Amino acid sequence: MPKVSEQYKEEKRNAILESALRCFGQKGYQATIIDDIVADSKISKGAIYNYFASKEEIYLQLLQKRSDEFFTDAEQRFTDLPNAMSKVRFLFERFRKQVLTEQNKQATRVYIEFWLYSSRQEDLRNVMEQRYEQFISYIKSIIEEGQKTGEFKQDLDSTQMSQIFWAMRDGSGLHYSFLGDQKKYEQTWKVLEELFVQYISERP
Amino acid sequence: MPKVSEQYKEEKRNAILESALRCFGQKGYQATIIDDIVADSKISKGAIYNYFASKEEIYLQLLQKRSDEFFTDAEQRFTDLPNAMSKVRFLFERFRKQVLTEQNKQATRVYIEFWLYSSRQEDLRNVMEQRYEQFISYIKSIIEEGQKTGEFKQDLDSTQMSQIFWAMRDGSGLHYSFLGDQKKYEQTWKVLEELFVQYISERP
Amino acid sequence: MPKVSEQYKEEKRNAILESALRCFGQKGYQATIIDDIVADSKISKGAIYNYFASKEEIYLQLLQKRSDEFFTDAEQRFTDLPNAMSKVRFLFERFRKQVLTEQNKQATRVYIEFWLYSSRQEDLRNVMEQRYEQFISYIKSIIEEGQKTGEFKQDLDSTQMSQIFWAMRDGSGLHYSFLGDQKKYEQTWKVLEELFVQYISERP
Amino acid sequence: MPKVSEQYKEEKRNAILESALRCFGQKGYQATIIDDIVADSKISKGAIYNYFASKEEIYLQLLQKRSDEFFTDAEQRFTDLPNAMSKVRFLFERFRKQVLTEQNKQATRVYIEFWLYSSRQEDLRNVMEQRYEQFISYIKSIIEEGQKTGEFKQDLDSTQMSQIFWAMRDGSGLHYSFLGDQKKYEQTWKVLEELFVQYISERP
DNA sequence: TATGAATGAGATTTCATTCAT
DNA sequence: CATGAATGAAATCTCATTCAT
Repeated sequence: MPKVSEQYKEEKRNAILESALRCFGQKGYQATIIDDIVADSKISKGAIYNYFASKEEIYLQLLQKRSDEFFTDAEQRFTDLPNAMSKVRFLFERFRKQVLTEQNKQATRVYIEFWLYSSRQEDLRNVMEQRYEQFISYIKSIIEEGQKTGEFKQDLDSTQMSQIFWAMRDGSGLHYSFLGDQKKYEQTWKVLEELFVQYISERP
Repeated sequence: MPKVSEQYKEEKRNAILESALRCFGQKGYQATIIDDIVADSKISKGAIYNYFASKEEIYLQLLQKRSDEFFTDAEQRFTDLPNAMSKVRFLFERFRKQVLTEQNKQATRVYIEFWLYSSRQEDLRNVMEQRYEQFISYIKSIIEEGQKTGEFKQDLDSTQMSQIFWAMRDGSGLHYSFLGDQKKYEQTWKVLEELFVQYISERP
Repeated sequence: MPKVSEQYKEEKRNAILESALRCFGQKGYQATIIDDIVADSKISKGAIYNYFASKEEIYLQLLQKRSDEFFTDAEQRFTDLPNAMSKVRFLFERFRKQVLTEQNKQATRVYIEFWLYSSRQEDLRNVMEQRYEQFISYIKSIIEEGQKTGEFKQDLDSTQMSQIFWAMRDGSGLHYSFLGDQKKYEQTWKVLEELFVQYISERP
Repeated sequence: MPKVSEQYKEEKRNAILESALRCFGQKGYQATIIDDIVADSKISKGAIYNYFASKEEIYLQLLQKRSDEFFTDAEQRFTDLPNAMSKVRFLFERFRKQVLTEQNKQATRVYIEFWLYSSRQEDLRNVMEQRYEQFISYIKSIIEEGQKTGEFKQDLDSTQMSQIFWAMRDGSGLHYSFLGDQKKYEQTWKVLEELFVQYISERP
């Protein structure tokens, strides 16, 4: 029987993950040492290992948590959007309006780094493939919804359009996590939106 | 063995760089240890350090060499293309036709990893900024050429379109270096091409 | 084992320094490898680096500690000596009575090696200059005391006499750390004492 | 039958030794790498190993050469000195007048470093003991000459006085190779001379 | 003989993980 | 549960020496 509450444990886990995100974002996964997380979180090394089995597990859970959050959040926001197009537009707006804080840039880097990392670890390919699949089907279903309602062209490959969306998002995320120019970032997303929407829209 | 020709040394350097590319591609920059390069190249550790001052320098020179090659190659191929649109189409074709060999996927990963790496190393930001600038102005000038000839819309921001091109390229590069499905890769590039060309083209 | 007392840590530090002194004395600073200290102290490599940032820092702190000890010790012993001459005699006696144990010979070598080492390291010159200054002024003040009381000649340059004392000490230290003949060592110090005392004494 | 003259080889050997002295003086024996000597002497690494079997051998021969030079030189200069006292005075003058050039300071450091080095290498103790013996007997014989002629006190231990001379010389050499103040150096030697001469002289 | 590229054992330092307290 | 000192395998880089040319 545990001496501390579940909630206490959850908070500690989260504190560790938040510190880890900062550290991984700042220095990269490999370059981050456990002592960085100790210093940032003020939680002792031993305690960290009580909550996570290894540095890699922290990394994995961090990614899991973030994509869970994305979907939870996205789900909520979509409830009262009337049609597919407004959902697409909402998505672009969402990324466009993201502020290029150090934190956000770091989170992007962590996320992209994880692509590379998992490309190379046989045992992580699965994890990553599933996550990718989730992201893909998310937009895919919006596209298909739009096709059903006649908002979007009938002959689009919905999977492909979804892939393209995420490729654009990751490509510009990568560049702007480096460049960090907020204004240009927003303009770029404006153009991406036009580009994308123009392409999928059924012409009158 | 001393007093070897410049050519001999050049070959050795290249052999090391090629091994390094393989290793960095397979395991990532940080995870690659010098002994991996030793094993792959069959060149002794000491010899490697005769040619490069550090592991980081190998990394830098590798990137330098690859982007040099890109521009040299691109320059040559463009000589007999008649107009801006054919150049743009050619560029898309070029990336579309790239074969997703292990080598190419690795090269892409190394390249993207370098973005992350240089984001974090103050002294590399410059190197990377310049390289990015080079890539940007390369397409920017094609866009502007097309605007002069009336092939492309007049109100495009050429820099932005160039950024978008490279964002798409890096985003899809990242994903397909992981997914590795050649057929889908080509289809994606076909759609990207339509998307992009449609957007920049002057309507009749 | 954590949350150990300050005393525990202090003891560990001292154990490392003592081992280092033995090793540096036996093989010299440069020739001593960390594994020598590990073997001698039975403290793991990692633990040593928990206490000292580098091999050089061990060296520095070792020297610091030894000269601190000299002054602390010297201060105490002088408290009840009635005049300058007895202090000078006491100093000579102190060095004369030093036993040429392996440990003492090694300590002398380490000390002299440090002169050479710091001569060559711009950033250590300061450290060494200060230490030298401390040793010089220590005897200088005794000489001046004797001049005030009329025990010693008035026209001595007290700094110079102090320099000469330490030159004699280091020169004979160097030689006897090599020769190691206790009896001759004592006789030499007897003569040095006569030489020195005769020179500084005010003739009646 | 060799293809080059003995003289050529001798010159090469000397060039290497001179470079080695500079390098060992500047950086110390251990810290000097063969490439330093290559750079300084502009003689190739292979060639150096044609003339000397190892870095240590260069060190040894360097010391041998320097002490040979000392004795050869000393012998010559003494030929027309009339008595023991003038020889003693000449010796002090010789050291006093030495200019504290970088080269001389370096040579002193190399020499002292060699004391330490040989203290620790069983196989070098012999070499060093013999060299020491040579230096000792050199002054010892002058003292004894002076005792015979009645210039010096009869009850001096000539060996000991010689030891003291060299201890003073090495001690002040060590310090001034670090301090490098020419004027003070000369004053110190003036006092050392008085100290020493006063002590050994027969009182009228 | 001269050259200098190649070798690889070995040195310093790091850091994920463990575990005694 | 928390702590943080201890561990030691492993990584980077060095450099005396060799030897093919």
